[in-house]
Formats: sequence, structure tokens, C-alpha cells
Amino acid sequence: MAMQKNFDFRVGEKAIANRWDARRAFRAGANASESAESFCIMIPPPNVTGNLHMGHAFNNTLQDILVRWHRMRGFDTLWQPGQDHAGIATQMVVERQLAESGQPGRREMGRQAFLERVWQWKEESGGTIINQLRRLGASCDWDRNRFTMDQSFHDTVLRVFVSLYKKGLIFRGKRLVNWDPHFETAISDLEVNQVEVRGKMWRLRYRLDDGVSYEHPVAHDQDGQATEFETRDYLVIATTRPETMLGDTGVAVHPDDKRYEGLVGRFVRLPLSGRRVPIVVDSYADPGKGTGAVKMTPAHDFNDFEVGERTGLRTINVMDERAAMALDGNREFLAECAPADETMALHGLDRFEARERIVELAEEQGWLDGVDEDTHIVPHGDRSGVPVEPFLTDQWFVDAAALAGTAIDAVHSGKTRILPDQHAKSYFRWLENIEPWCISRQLWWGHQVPVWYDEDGGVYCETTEEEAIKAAGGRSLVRDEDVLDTWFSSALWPFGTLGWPEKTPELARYYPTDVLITGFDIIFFWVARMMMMGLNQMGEAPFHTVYVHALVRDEKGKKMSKSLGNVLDPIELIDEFGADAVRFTLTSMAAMGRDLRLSRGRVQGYRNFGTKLWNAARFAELNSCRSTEDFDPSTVKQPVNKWIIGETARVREAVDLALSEYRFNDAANCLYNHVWGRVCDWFVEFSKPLFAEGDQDVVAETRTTMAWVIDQCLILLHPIMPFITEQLWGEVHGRTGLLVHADWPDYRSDDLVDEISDREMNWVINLVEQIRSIRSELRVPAGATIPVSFNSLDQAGQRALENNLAMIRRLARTGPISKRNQVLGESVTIPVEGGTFCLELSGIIDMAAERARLSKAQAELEQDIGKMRSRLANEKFTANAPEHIVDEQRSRLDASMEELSKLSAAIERVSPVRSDAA
RNA sequence: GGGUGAUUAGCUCAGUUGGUAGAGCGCUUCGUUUACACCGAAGAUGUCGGGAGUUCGAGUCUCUCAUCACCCACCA
Repeated sequence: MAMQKNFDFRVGEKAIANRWDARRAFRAGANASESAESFCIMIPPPNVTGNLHMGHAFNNTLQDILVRWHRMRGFDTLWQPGQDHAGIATQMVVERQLAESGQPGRREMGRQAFLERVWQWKEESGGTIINQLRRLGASCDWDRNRFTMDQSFHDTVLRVFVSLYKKGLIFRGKRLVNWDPHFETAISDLEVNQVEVRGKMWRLRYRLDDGVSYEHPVAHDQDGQATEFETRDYLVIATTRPETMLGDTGVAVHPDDKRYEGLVGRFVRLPLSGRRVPIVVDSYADPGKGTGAVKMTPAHDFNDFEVGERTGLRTINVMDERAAMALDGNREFLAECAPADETMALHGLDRFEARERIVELAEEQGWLDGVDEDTHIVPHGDRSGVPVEPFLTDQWFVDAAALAGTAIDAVHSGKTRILPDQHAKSYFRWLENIEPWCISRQLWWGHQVPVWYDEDGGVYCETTEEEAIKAAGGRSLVRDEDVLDTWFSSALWPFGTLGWPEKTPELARYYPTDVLITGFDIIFFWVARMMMMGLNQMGEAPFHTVYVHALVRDEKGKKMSKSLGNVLDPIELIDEFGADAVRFTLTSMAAMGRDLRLSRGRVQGYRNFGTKLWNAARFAELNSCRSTEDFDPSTVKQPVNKWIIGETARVREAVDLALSEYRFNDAANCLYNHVWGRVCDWFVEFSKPLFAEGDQDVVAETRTTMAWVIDQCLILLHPIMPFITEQLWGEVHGRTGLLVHADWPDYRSDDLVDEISDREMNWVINLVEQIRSIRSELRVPAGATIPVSFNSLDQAGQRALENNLAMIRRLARTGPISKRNQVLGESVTIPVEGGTFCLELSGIIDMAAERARLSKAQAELEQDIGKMRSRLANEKFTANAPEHIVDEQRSRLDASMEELSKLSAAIERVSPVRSDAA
């Protein structure tokens, strides 16, 4: 059947995907022998209810390239797919759905019913991302798909928890944590974003108790010595959060702060609550910030908490889980305190309402000292977007510091390599300063903490309730309600998916895995934690290489985000240009460590590249080029065929080298240039006159070579453009085997590059290019064939001309090429290596234009020659530069000199014989 | 405040041990030569952010300045 002019990817990609599916082409170990080495990549599991975004498309394209490349090279390859249950994100979506449809919220529904609802949503939307990955062409072993809430993975999670608990690496404690008042759960440090906000800083007067007063400096001389004082019976503190003053339990000043040294050990009486709290010294108090006297609210501020621990201050929590003021009935708050009615009226107010109200009260009651505009950094929950509240609660923690050491060592020692290595630095910095990891969440969607309590507060950590009851001696138990941080389970992905703790064959074969491909935004969330968990539980790091890819931005360099509306949807791009085009685009831009700016135009360009490849294959097909199984590229005779085979071998080496060094863009660009710039622009063109008028042997050899060259392009391009290459592989020859499983070539340029043919064909290309250039510059009509002659040509040149005469004539559109003893008057000279050609343009050319052309070339050449001469005249250069550099300069100078003399002769010839033509 | 990276053609970017700057897109001119107009041919465009240093030689190494971006970091 005749081939269409281009690949109908809308139909074709689907058909190809179905063919792969039907043959289970991607199952682990496909195309591998018994003794094959293993190669395994763990997919970064996307959110189960998510959609494929550009970052996923990029990330998975790179993974797929490595996976397909290894599979074709005969590795026992597993690309493990799966999805993450994404605790907060998923629960958030389902709660929003409930709210939008006017259904009862999760608290009204109860835990069981709510979880059923989440599972239902997972069943509805969980397949989307898998289908999208398939459309991208991801060659995952889909039969092995895993979900972090699968029973088997759940077992893994609980078992690791119990194991760490029993090793003393997980503990529970009442600590100040980052609390998200919107989701009403603790979150980890990493889930907090520091956001700069414009706000206010209020100065408040706290009255000194016991009738104390002091002299406060109000003016200073040039040396900073206080010159004027005023007597104050109050202390001014500065705060951005007046609402927390209800929980103040002290005021801190710096030990060296002269202003307040007389007040240390004294007390202030807080406004509103009337509580009497001490003035303490602590070097945390910075004399340069605020007023130098800082209010201490240990229950609502991380620093204050530490100061409180050091100086013995109480903690008084004055808020509830939603960050509303909780005063009424709050025993901690009401103890030793005499709040007025208007203070108690703050009860139940949201923290920000309370702030406003308190400032009003301060103004009314005269203890507002002043207000300043202030920008400061406020921590926000990354999911909820609301300011996080430091909140004192019981939570579960992983002793991350105890696990960090081996994770640091693994990268230091080189057992695991992080690329590009700038990321290793931030990996080290984070692990070296790591804090306990808060892993408990007050959510429902997730792995419930495997801990039970008895009535006396006894704690039983076991993998099942039965075991816990047994451990408790049969007492009745209540299970801890918290679930685990999603990243706790994600950290176990590399071994949990392989069946751990069972000693499965997959675990033995594929762990440690090979390469992890991920974005820099989850190095701490995920990579570092997988390292810690893998090393702790398995004794080995989960991968030998971590390739950190850059961020995909829009064409203006902005981060893609829904709120900016600049998101390019990969699926839409695939619909429009095909998956291969999207993949090739991302790959060609994947320079290590650099962000990439994506634009539709670029994708369109690579769609065109696919069409180009398609038509090269079509040309081969139309000219009966058939691959033969036993073709041996080293046996061809024709220079043109030897040349393209040698070039193909070079490309194969370059692609392998680039991929082995994760230079994906080099691999893509190298293939692009080869297919378009060499195979299509030259080899296909060279073949035309041969097919038309060559002798039988030449035609036969060229056909076979053409078929082989196209096949090699398909094979080498397949990891990047799997669909169109698979289509062509099957279509052209009606092959039944899949390109997915074709053998990756291992021929070498040392064996296949023939220097003589190489030189010869480059000589031909140069000649053709020169003739074309002159025709164009001198405006020779495109259809005209021009007679060409040469009057001197060395042996190599003559051979090159003879061997490729038909090609040169066709590509340069020349008439017969003849030898003349004398150069014709009105002709254009073309200097080539080993001789000179003339374009016989008498009567056609504009002599003035030709003179100008030649003079320009002459000037450029003279400049070059000048530079080279002065360099070679420099003794330091000849003495210090490596010999081959000096030699190169010399031969270049020689060549340039030769060309210059030819040019000069030509100028002489075209110069008017008479003094003035006009 | 600490750290990291970037600055190369109109635009987007390559440039692997220092050896005289490349690609794609865009632009200009020409072209239906039997694979492809999602095409072909030819062409123009750069003090490689500024300055200094090392070197025979610097886009590449060192220092410095400028601008931009990102990461981390105690809401006085």
C-alpha cells in the first residue's frame, strides 16, 4: 500500500499503543536474555487523582528514553509505574466536591463513609493519569502498576513504621509543630512556604508591675551614648501578632542591652489578661530589632518556645484547631489571670479578627505606643495557602538526624551520584541540618498510624490490631487516629513496590534500582527520604544515580501555574502535534540543569521533523529499498554509501555517549542534524541520479544501504520518538517484530568510517555548495543549467569528480563538466581542494557583481591570513602551543594562501580589459 | 540574612579537558528539479553583561561589579 505523505499520528499513535499493549511489550525483562543485567527505574508516582502536566511529560519522557534505550540494548528492564494517594491533596479535592454538591462535610459523614467516598473518587479518576502517560508513550510495565494505598504497599508502610518505632527512630511527643488551621492538621517543615507580606508592626506598652519604673533613653549623641532619658513605668514591646499576647508568659531582653538591664527579674502586668509575667534575659532578644524587648509566647512561636524552655516560661495555648481564640473554659488561660469582659469577648474570634480587635482595645485603653509599616516573612501552608500557626500538640516524629548520616555518606562516597552536582550541595546542607520529621497528620485519607493505646496510656505499636491486642495482654485498645505523611509512604516506594518485606525475585533482581529522574522541587520531600529509608531498611541506597531535571516554564520564562493561566497542557499539545513531537521538543531542550522554555512553535518544528523522517522512509520505499537481514555495512563499495554508513556509525556513538552522560539534548540534536542535514539533504539527493541512471550493481548497493541507513535512524530515534519510528519499522517492510525489541547497534566508526570516501564526499558537498552559492548570488535563473569546466585537478579530485559526476551535475544543476586548457574570460572561478573549477557564465553574469563578490571573499581571506601569520610569527605561540595546534595553523595558512592566489587570478580575469567599461 | 545558578545572533538556547563562536525559530531573496511546501536553495545578523587578571591564546579558568532568577532561613 502506498504511503501517505505524512504520519497520521491521531490514528497511528493509538494503533501503535494498542499494538504494544496487546503484546505486553514493556513487561519486565522483555527482550532480555537469562543472563542480562538489570535496569530499573521507579516512576515518581503522580497523584492518583491528578492530571498529566508539563513537568510530568518532561520527567517521563526522559525516563522513557533511558528505559527504551536499555531495553533495546538487551537489559532486563523494569520501569515500575504507580500512583500516590496524596493525602492532603486528595482529601482536599473530595471535601471540595462534597461542599460544591451541597452534601454533608466529612465530619458529618464520619470517617468510614468519607473514606469510601475517597475510594470512589479514586476509582473514577485514577485511570486518567495512566492513560495520559500511555499517550505520551511511557513504556512502563503496566501489569505491575502499584498504588501507595494498595494492601501490599500498606503492609510495607506499617511494617517500616513498626520497625523504626522499635529501633527507637520514631517517637511521639508534645511539641510545637506547623499547624495548618485550614486543614486542621500538622504539616512538616517542608510543607511550609515562607512568604513575604506587607503588614504592620505594633508597639505595645506593657505596664511594669510592683510600681517599678526606669529611665529610658530617648536621645543619643554621635557616639551612641544616651543623652536624654524619660521615666517610664511601662515597657514597650514590638509585635506583628498582637493576638498572641493573650498567651504571653514573659518578656525577653538581651543580656547586654543596657536599656533594660535594671528590669531583668522584674515583672510586667499584661493588658487584657492581667497576667503577671517575668522579664527574662536571653540572647535571642535582638537589641536592634523592634524595641529590643520582645514578648514571649512559647505556645505560638518556635523561637519563644525555645526561649521559654531555657528561661522556664510557661506555655499557654490560646487558640483552637481552626486558629480561633480559645479562652472561655481554657484552664491554662484562665489560671492566675483576671480578664475583663471585653477580653473574654475575644473568645471564638478568628486570629485575624482578634488582632484587629486587640489593636482597637489598645488604642482605646491607651497602651498602643505606635504602629509601623513592616514587611516580614510569614509561613504559609503550601496546600492551603493560609498562614501556618505554630501549635502545641502531640505528634509522631521520625528521628531524621539519626538516619541522615548514611544518606549523606552514600552521596559523599559516590555510591549515589546526584546530577547536576550543584544539587548535591543543597542535599547535603538540608540533611546536615535536619530536624525531627513530623509524620502524623490529622487527616483521614492515608495510612493510619499502627499504634494502639490502652486505658492506662500504654502504647502498642504493631502491624495489626491482633498483634497489638496480644502485646497488650488482651486489654481493650483504641487506635491512634492520625494518618501518616504521604511522603512517609513515598519514601518506601523503591522497595515497597517490589514486594518488600517478602523476599520476592523482583526485589532481588531490581533493588537497588538504577536511575531516579526527578524535579529539584522534591529533592528533600522525596529523594533524601528515599535515601534514608532505603539505607535504613534495605542496607543499600535505592539508586546509583539521581538525575535532577529542570523546570518547564512558559515561553516567557514564567513558571507555569493555573493562576497565571500560562499552562501548556501536554495532552493538548499531543492532540495537536503528536506525542513524538512533544517528546522530541522536551528532549532537545533538556540541557542539564537549565530551565526550559516551551513554546508551541518549537513543538510544531519537531512535528515537521517527524514528517521529514517519514518522507525519507517513503522515498526509500518508493525506490524499492529493502532491508536485508544479512546486510554487512562494511562490505559496500560505493564511496557515497561508505560515507553515509560511516556517518551513521559516528552518530550511533555520539548518541550512546550522550545518553550515557544524560545529555539528552545532545542525543536529540545529533539525530536531528543527521536525519535532516545529512540523510535527507545529501544522501537521498545523491541517490536520485543513481537510481535513475546508475548501473545495476550501484543501484542495488545503494538501495540496500538506503534501507539500512533508514533503519538505523528509526532505531536510534526510537527512544525519543517511539510512535512514528515503530510505525515506519512495521509499515515499510511489513515486519512483525516490534521496534521496541529491536537490537540496538554496536558498530563502531573505527570500523565503518572510510577516510577516503569521507573526504571525497565532503569534497563533492563543498563543490555543490559553492556552485549553488554563486548561482544564487549572481542571480542565475534557478532553472538554467550552467556549463562547468576545470583546468587543473589533482588525482583525488579527478576521482571524486568521476565517481560522483551525475550527483554533482544534478545537485548543482550544471551542464557537462569538461576539461579546458584555458580559463574562459567571463567565468566564475571556484577554488576547491586540489584544483579549480569554472562556471562558464559568459553573457549571463553581471561582471561588476562578480568582482564585488570576489573582492569581498578576498578581503575576508586576507584578514584571516594576517591573523594566522602573526600568530605563527609569535615565538611564544610556536614554543608553547601543542604541536597539533601549530601544525593545524600552518596547514590552514597554506590552504588559505592557495585559495587567495586563485581568487586573485580570478579577479584579474574579470577586471575590465579596457580602462573603463562605461 | 545565607546559598546556588544565569547573562552568547531579533527570539529561545547549545557550546564536554582553554585553540579563533553554532543550532532551531524568525527575517530577506529565489524556487512546484518525479520523498516531503509540515519542502528545497541561498543570504544577513554577535565588542559571547561591564571591568581586571592568568595564558602564546579566554565564551570557556580566577577576581570584581551590574542585572535577573531560584532555593534555604526565627511573623519583634
